[in-house]
Formats: sequence, C-alpha cells, structure tokens
Amino acid sequence: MRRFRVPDVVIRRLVIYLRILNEMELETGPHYISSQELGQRAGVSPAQVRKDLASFGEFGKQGVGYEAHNLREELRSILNQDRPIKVAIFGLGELGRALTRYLNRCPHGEECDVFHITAIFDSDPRKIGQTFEGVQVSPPDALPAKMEREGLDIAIMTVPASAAQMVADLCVQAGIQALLNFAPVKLFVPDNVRVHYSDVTLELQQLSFYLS
Amino acid sequence: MRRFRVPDVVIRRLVIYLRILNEMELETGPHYISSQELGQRAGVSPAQVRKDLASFGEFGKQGVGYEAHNLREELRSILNQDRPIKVAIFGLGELGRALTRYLNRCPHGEECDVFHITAIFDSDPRKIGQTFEGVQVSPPDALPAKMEREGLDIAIMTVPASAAQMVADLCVQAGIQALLNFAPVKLFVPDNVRVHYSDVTLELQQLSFYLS
DNA sequence: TAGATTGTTAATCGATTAACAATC
DNA sequence: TAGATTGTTAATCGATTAACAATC
Repeated sequence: MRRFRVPDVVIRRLVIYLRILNEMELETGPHYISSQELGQRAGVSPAQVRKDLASFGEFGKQGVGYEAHNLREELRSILNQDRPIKVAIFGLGELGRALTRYLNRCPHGEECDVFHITAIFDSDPRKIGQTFEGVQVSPPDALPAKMEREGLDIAIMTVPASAAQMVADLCVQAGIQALLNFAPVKLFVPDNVRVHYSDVTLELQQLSFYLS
Repeated sequence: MRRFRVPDVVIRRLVIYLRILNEMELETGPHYISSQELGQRAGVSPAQVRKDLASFGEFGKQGVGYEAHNLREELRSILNQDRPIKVAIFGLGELGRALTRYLNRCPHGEECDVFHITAIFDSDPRKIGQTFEGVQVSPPDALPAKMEREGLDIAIMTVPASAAQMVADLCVQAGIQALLNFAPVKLFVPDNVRVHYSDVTLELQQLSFYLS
C-alpha cells in the first residue's frame, strides 16, 4: 500500500511507459532499459521516469536499469491491465459504432485487448433489440439489472450533449466508477467517480489559439 | 501584445468559458456574469477565472462582473474563433468519416461551425478520387499543392499508428501549424508545431488504474 | 452611499529538475 | 575494480489560491 496520493499526471505517464514496453516485447531475450532510454522514447526526463516508477516500488538495478519484461508486468498490474475490463457504450451513433469496432478489432496482444465491450445502450426504439458487433442494444433503464448481473467497469458516453448529464447520473446511480465522456459538457459527479473527457471541438479550439 | 507567455492550461479554460458564454447567448438583453458564476459553471475558482481573463486584458467592471456578450466576443477573438479554420483529415477510416460528419453536421451557431473540412487525404487507391461529404479524397502527396493553393490550418490524423509519424512529417514539411493526433503514438515535431492528442486507449488505461 | 466584484500582489501548494550517495 | 544507473533528497520552477485595495 502506497503512503501518498499519486498525481494523475504520473498515472498518465505510466501508461505511456507501459506502451513503450509493450512495443519492446517483440525483442527477444532478457533486456534492460534505463530511465534515460525510457524517458527519451516517452518524451520526458530520466529523473521523471525514476521518480514516477519509485512511487510504486523499486523496480530497477543500479548500474543496469530496469528489466523490460519485469517492469512491463509490474506496470500492467499497477494499471489493472492484467485482467479484463468491462466497458459499456452509451449512445450507438456514428462515434459509438466507430469506437466499438475499434476496440473489438484490437489485434490480439495489443494493449487495447483488455477492454471488452459487454453492453451497449441507446434510447432509440429502432436500435433497441438490434445486435451490433455481437452485443444486443438495450434501453438505458436496463443498466441497473445489467450492472447487477455482470458488472461494468467503465462507461463510454457518446450521447448528445443534452443527454450527457442524465446518462452520467444513471451510471453513478448504478455504481459505475469511471466515465469517458465524448460529449462537450462538463459532468458533475461525486468524488468517488472518475470522469475523463475526449472533446474534439475543445481540442480544435485550443489549437486555433496557437495559429499564426 | 501580451508581455508573458500564457500557460496551455489557461487557454484550455478560456475555451470552456467561451462555451459557457455561447450557451448563455440565448438569453436576451445585456447580461452580466461574475467570476463567481462563471467559475461555478466551469468548475474552477472565481480567482482563477479572474486571473485567466486578466492575462489578456481588463474585461470586467468592479462590483458588476463581465458583460456576457462582450466577453464572448473578446474570447472568440483571442481564440481565433472569429474566422473560418481550415481543417484537413488524414485517413478516411471509420473514425475519419465519423469526425468529418460530426464537424459538418454542426448546427449553425454552435462553436464547431468555425471549422471547415476542406481536404481529405487517404493512401488507399480505392478511396482516392471518391467524394465524401462533398470533399474529394486525395493522396497524401497532394498535400503541398493543396496547401499552397488554399491553405490549411489544422490536420486531424486518423491514420494507423504505424503511419502517424510519417504523416506528421509530411504535414510539418507542408507548413501545417497544428495537429490533432488520434493514433496512439507520440509524435516528434519541431517546436513551432503544436500537437494535441486524442487517445481513447490511453484514457481507458488511465481510468482502469482508479477502478476499485 | 453601501454592497459587490474586479484586477493584482503575496502566500501557498504541488510538480519537475538537479544532484549525489548507494550499489549493481 | 571502474563505470553506470538507480532511488531519494533538496532546489527550482510554475500554477493555484487567498486577500485586499480600487472602484463601479
């Protein structure tokens, strides 16, 4: 058990380190990587790499570096990437379909194959009952039952902005712990629920600022 | 001209303030909003709102607040949202199509309607020459000519991870100033080019860490 | 005028970087 | 052993918050 709270930004970098180690897995034999090299590939300083890793344990050997395969396993464990994660999609519009296919198509052995889309919700009566990518579309009010029977870890929200807060409330109510929201609205949820955002318009607007 | 460099995170919040003011535009008559209220809606402290705005000028009135319409116009100007922004899509896969439709469907008056998709690139010979959403698909090597003739502000990259760096190099070469990359790889570009990332797998992995 | 709220400065908080003893 | 690199502490840097005089 760690003594101190680890900042979000550290977790984000751990994911990036894991990604680099996954790419290195192809190389054969035991293989050591230094904070120097890992940092270079990740675009951060060696000191930062060491500090990030040190908040979870002592994974390296002085004078040598980190054994790549071992470090990968440690990171997978820290980041809960060593077990399947159940994902629900809310809103089977174009984006919802694209994401579902993207995650399902994930080549075996890739990092995304731990995510399993086990539920799809949409309020459109014409979509309810249909099957998409092997999953039957349910109405949002079927969430609590689904949650109870099979459990869900993360909800991906690709619903219209106007519906987002309502759907978030539903998820919170049902006990989902993490939301990935694609709608361009801030969601208000209790502290024990994590919300991340993916907001294309916001990114484009931010980029616009830096133009000439 | 501002004296000091404004941090990225401030710009990101300005976009959020603008979004809130856009929503308020519907309300009629002159309308003042305080840093208190704007902060509440944006999920930040009033002091932060005032400090963010103050890095670009004095837009408020003591004892009253900020005139909503005026502040909106100021922010639109600061963020370059008062002129059309030309966007290119690289990679017309499922995600590329979804994003193109999303940006084109933007209801008039919404924040996204300043972004115009004026070019689509894909290396698949079967797609080249086809028209999607009124734009003809070109091969990537047509970029320099396109750039010269019409100009492009931002490139959205929805290409496979393996092609991302190559496409980024191409964009840099052609003089594009900002990239929004959906491929799960870090891009190495010169300092004068901005890269933002939208990385669903990374977000899901980060969220996984916080589960139970 | 009295009440409210800005713009700004100083204080606090937190994250990054530098440096180095420990040690493989 | 000599060279290299870790884990960790102290120094630096930067962003957020608190506080308040100015003023509408």
